[in-house]
Amino acid sequence: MAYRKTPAEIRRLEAARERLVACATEVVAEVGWAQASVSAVADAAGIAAGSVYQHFPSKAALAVEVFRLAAGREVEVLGEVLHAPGEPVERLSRAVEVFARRALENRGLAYALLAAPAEPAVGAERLEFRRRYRSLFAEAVQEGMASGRLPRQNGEITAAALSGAIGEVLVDPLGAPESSAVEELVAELTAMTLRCVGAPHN
Amino acid sequence: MAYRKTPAEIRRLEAARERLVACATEVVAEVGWAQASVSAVADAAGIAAGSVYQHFPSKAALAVEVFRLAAGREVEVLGEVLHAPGEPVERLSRAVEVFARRALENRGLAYALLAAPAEPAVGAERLEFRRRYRSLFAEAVQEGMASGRLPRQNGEITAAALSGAIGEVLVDPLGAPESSAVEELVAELTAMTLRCVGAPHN
DNA sequence: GGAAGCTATGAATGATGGTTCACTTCTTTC
DNA sequence: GAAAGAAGTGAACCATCATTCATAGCTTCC
Repeated sequence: MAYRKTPAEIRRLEAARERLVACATEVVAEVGWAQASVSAVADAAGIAAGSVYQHFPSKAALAVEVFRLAAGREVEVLGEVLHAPGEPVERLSRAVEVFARRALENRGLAYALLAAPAEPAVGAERLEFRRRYRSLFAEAVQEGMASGRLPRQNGEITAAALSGAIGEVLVDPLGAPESSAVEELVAELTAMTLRCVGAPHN
Repeated sequence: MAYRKTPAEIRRLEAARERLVACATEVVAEVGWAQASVSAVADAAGIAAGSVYQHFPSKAALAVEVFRLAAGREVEVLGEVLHAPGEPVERLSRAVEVFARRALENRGLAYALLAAPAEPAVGAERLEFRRRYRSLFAEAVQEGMASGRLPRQNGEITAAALSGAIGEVLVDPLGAPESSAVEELVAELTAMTLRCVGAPHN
């Protein structure tokens, strides 16, 4: 025996991997999936193209990790807001607001997560995360119906509509980076959300 | 002078071109943009790969034409329904119903038009057509507001939300081809639409 | 110091798929 | 029927990247 990974070495490797993922995320946010070639990402991380394969078996695997991490953060935030105490309708409204603000804060990434053309593996992941968004929304809508504050409806469909609606509304401003109107956008989006779920017009 | 295209020949060429577009549309509807290679499309049309370039300068140009024709039909239908006489809200509801039924009727194509990953040129075209859907919806929402039947709102945003919502709701059933529940889906979708624009709960 | 075993490199490799082009086939005109 | 010119062919070409691999450089441990 003449070599064993020392803890420090292991940490170094993990850090390198994390750094790679972080840089890849930035590249994707800036230029989109299509332009984020292995060498572009490697360059951004300051390593050789071949070294990417020390950490990931394929480009697709790296892309999926990038997506999972970034999208996972959003799901988590959304979940926290939606599971906070309070009225379901109020929580929904807050969730949409938070989601929108975060997306507008980091437009490039939001676009990559929501809509940008991507390789099939990422596309599949996107479907999965949409399902999660939808479940979270659906839960809140169910609660609202259960407590009689929302009219009878198919919660799953409303939830799907809601996530589609939010995505579409955000994606367009996402393209054109002028947004002094963030506040108005957020206000309209939450208002639309409330109408969409059938909350009583204040 | 020893050769001039005879009218019949011109017609033959146009027909060949149309046939190519039609076959390409079918291929795209069946296997998606990514799998619709030039040779696959040429095979489907019964011509050689090289012959595609007699009619189009590039694959992208053909893809754009396929998209434009198919999406154009939908915009036209939507426009007709939305511009028909009657209450704006009623027209909106009818439009969503017609749109949904047509999409569910031809799922593959609808998915290709709405959501399937595509090359950048097609993506740009998709944005353009979304804008058109949105304008059509926005018009109806404006009218509804003008006649006092819909609450004050930003019609453009509502319209964007509406098209995003409809797309999202349709795309999932579009993936899984089991739909005995078309009727329920359509009913829920129109109900959601009415809530979304703020139509008075019947 | 040096052997063993790992990580890092980046040029070479390979697969994919759009595009070209020398050639064949068909149409027109005389 | 033959010349002129267009359309049609499909194998070869080429560009783009993801991936590999022989090599170099480090770390560990005795």
